[in-house]
Amino acid sequence: MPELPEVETVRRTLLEGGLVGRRIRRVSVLHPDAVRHPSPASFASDLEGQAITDIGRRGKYLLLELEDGLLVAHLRMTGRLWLSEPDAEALSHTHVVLDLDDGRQLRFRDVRRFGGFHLVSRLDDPAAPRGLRELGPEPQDLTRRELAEACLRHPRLAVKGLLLDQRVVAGLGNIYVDEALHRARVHPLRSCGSLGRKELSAIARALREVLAQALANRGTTFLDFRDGAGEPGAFQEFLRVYRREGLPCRSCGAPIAKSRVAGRGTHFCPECQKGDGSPSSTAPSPTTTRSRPARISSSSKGAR
DNA sequence: ACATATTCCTGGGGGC
DNA sequence: TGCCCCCAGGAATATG
Repeated sequence: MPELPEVETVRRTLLEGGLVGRRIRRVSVLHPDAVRHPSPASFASDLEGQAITDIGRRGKYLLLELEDGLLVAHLRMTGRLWLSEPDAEALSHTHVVLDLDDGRQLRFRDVRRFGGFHLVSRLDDPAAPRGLRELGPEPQDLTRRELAEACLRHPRLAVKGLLLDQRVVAGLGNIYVDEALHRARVHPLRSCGSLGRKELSAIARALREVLAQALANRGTTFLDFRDGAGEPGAFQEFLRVYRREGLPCRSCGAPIAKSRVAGRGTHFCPECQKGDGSPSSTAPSPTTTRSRPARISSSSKGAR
């Protein structure tokens, strides 16, 4: 599932593949759901004839800059965007194909059809996805202070839920939140209000480190992720907790646990990430809140 | 206003 | 072998 390192890898491989400077000759919308704005017909006619002038990224959004406008792509869970030879096999679930002026094609495929395109005039176009306009800072730019302020706004939220909120910090998903919290030795259920300065610093640092390592390995591929050249990533080999339930922690050997936090499957080491609410060794703020378990799944009503 | 649940979607895996 | 059900989850939307 493409998160920041995967989307950035797609961006870089599309750049390396020479997408910038190419002109779009023809647009085929094979499944209208993939085009979120404007209508598929306008999408095609507005795109045709335009050159791609640059490729950017914000959070998990890929930004194809055009001579006149901006093509915003989001891959969500299973989306793929890659440069293809025109005679390459037509994979099922291919929803959009852009024919380029060098004979190649930019293809978009998405089995689950969660992903798609917005064609807008610019980043702050009201027609751009709201999520893009409300995006928080990139993880590389996230300071401890910003994290602390977000914690102040959501003191009772589990820290995992905070990090998944794209308005707080952009580009994180389930894999890298679990990985970063393990590196920071913070339990995913810890309430934001209970986190001390050192823990917030550790989280911000762990985010930078794990994302840099994932990017160096061209992202994580379990099944679906492929880069802009159709190649899988390799970071799955280096994951410490994600999808490692029952396997030994790479730090201490204890079996990795799995539970559900903020509605997501959540992996952590019960030894390295102690305390689902209580201040552990490092918390410098001595008193304040007594350990509060910050239970997330308190379905008080008849849910289910 | 806030936090959580539901919804979208399909392939894969477990159970039988 | 095949069917059924559940699960994966980003982010918009609904609900409490």
